[in-house]
Amino acid sequence: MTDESRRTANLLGAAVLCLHDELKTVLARQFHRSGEGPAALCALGHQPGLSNDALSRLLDLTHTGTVRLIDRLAEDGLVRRQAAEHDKRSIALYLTEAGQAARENILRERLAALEAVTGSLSGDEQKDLARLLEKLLQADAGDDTHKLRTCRLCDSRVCTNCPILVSVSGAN
Amino acid sequence: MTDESRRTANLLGAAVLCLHDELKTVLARQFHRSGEGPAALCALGHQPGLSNDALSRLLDLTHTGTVRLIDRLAEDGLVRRQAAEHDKRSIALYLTEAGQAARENILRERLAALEAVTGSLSGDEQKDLARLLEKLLQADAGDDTHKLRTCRLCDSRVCTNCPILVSVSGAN
DNA sequence: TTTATATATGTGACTCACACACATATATGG
DNA sequence: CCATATATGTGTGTGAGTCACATATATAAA
Repeated sequence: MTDESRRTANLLGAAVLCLHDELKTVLARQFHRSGEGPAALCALGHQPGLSNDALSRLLDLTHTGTVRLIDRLAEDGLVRRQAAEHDKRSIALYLTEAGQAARENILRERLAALEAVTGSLSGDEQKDLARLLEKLLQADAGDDTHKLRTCRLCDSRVCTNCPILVSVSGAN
Repeated sequence: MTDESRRTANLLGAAVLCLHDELKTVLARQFHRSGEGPAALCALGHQPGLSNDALSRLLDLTHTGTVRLIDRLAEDGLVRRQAAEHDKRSIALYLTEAGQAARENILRERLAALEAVTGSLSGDEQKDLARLLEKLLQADAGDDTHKLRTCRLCDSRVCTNCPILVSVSGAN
C-alpha cells in the first residue's frame, strides 16, 4: 500500500464518519427514538410481513433486542404484530398508517441531507462518484443478509438499478 | 434534482451505512467499549492535554457524558486526568502508555478495513475517489468544531494535506 | 405415532452509554 | 468586591441493547 492509497482510505473513513453523524442527526430530528428503529421502519416498508427473526438478522440485533425494538415501535403505534399464516410460531410485522408516514419522513429527510452533500459536485463528478460507489458497494457486498443490511435505509423508489441487488425472498 | 442525482445520493447513503457498520465492528473487536471511547482516545492522542469541555464539544456529548466517558477510560487505565496549569477549574487529559497502545490498534485496524475496501479500485479510480471525497468533505466542513469532529478518528500520519485543515488551537 | 430436537417468540434481570437537574470551585468583568 | 459565567463533578433516570431462561410450534427420527 502506498502512502497515497492510505491517504485515500483515511479520507473515506473521515467522510463516512462525517456523513453518518449528519444522517444520525437528521434521523433524530424526524424520529424521537435512536438505534435501529428507523432502519426497521424502512425495511418493513420495503418488505411487509417480515418476521421478528428475519428482521433481527437484517438489523444485526439479537432476537431479544428485536423483540424490544418491535415493542417500542408498536407502543408508538408504528408497527403491528400479526400471526403468520404458514408458521404459527412466527409473527408477521406490518407498518401502520402512522408507520408508513414516519417511514416517508425518514426517507425524505435522509435523501435531502445526502443530496445537499452531493449537490456540491458537478454533474460529471456525480456520475464519477456513482460509478465509484457502485464498485465499492459491490466489493463489500457479502452474502444476501449483508446486502439487505446495507440497503436497510435505502429508498427503493430512488435506487433504480441497485448495484448489489438481492433476491428479497432470501430474507425470510 | 434529477432522478440520477437522487440515485447517486442514495448510493452514497448506502455506502456510508455499510462502511460505518463495518468500522463499528472493527472498533468493537479492538476495544470492548462502544460509543465515543475510540474517538476520545484518537483525539487525545492527536491533541494531548485537551480539557473535558473541549473534548465534549469535539465528541458532541454533554459535558456530563464526557465526564462519565473519561471515568470509564480512566478506570481502564487508558486516560489520566491532570490538573491544568492555567485554569484551575479545568483538567488536562492525557493518554497513558496503555491508552497510546489502544489508540494505535484502533487506528491500524480502522485503516486496514478501509484499505480493504478502497483496494477494490484501480490506482486511477482511487485518485478520482480521493478528489471527490476532498470536495465532499470541504462542502460539508462547517466550523472548526465540526471539522475536528469529522477528523476525530483520522490517523494524522496518513492524512497528509488534510482537505479541511483546521487550526488545532481552536479546540481549547 | 411417539419422541427428540430445532426454531420462533417472549420475559426477567442486567449493563452500557448516554441525558438532565443540581452542586461546587474557579475566573472574569463591572 | 461582587455578580455572573465557566469547568467539572454527583445523583438519578432512561433508552437500547444483552444474556439466561421459558414456552409454543415445527420437523425429523425411531
